[in-house]
Amino acid sequence: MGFGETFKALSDPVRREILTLLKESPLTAGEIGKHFNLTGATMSYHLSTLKKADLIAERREKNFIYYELRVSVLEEVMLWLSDLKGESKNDKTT
Amino acid sequence: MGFGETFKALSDPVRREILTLLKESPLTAGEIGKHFNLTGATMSYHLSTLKKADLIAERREKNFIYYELRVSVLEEVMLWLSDLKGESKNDKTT
DNA sequence: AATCTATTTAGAAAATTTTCTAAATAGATT
DNA sequence: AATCTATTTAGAAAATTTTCTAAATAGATT
Repeated sequence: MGFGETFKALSDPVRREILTLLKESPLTAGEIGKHFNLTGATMSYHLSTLKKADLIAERREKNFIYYELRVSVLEEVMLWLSDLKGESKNDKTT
Repeated sequence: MGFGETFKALSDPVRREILTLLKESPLTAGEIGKHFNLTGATMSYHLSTLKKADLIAERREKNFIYYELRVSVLEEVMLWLSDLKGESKNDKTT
């Protein structure tokens, strides 16, 4: 909660790429890791960062942990950005 | 150019607050600085970070430098986020 | 031209983030 | 129950970011 956490999560290229991968379909931590030249521990760190920011959700199944994209926070961020752009479109004050 | 730079710029609370201030109207570096408990040098660093990310523009006038919000990059970011949310609204593939 | 005023640049210290290796956990398979 | 497989946690090193002080720049005023 809080835009700081969200923007910080989005500010790393690895994490943005993870989100892009998850856009297609949920993947396990291992499958996500294959796309990067990083250790499992590092991947785990990035996944937990994204999870803390509520940008992904996890689902445990068998031996695996599936991660999937969560879009609700993206919407909140878009609202924040939209508000910053402000009065440009629905200008009620003019 | 590049979302990394933009999200990184947006990930700092001081810089988000600067953008919120500039939403109302352009301000000089000094006026912006008054809102924070930071040295001028630090403010300058944040302003240059925002400028590199193209989130603000500067205009020199008399002894002052006015900074103002630039919204075009915000729109690009919103498009990126919107794309990530993806196929939810205009779902042509289903 | 000397000085003042607003702001930036340089360089260093402190704080935070990213990465790694090694070990731990925990469920699945034998 | 022993072992294997997928993933995380702990702790340290390296990289990056944020902040500061001191000095520099550059236009405005005297």
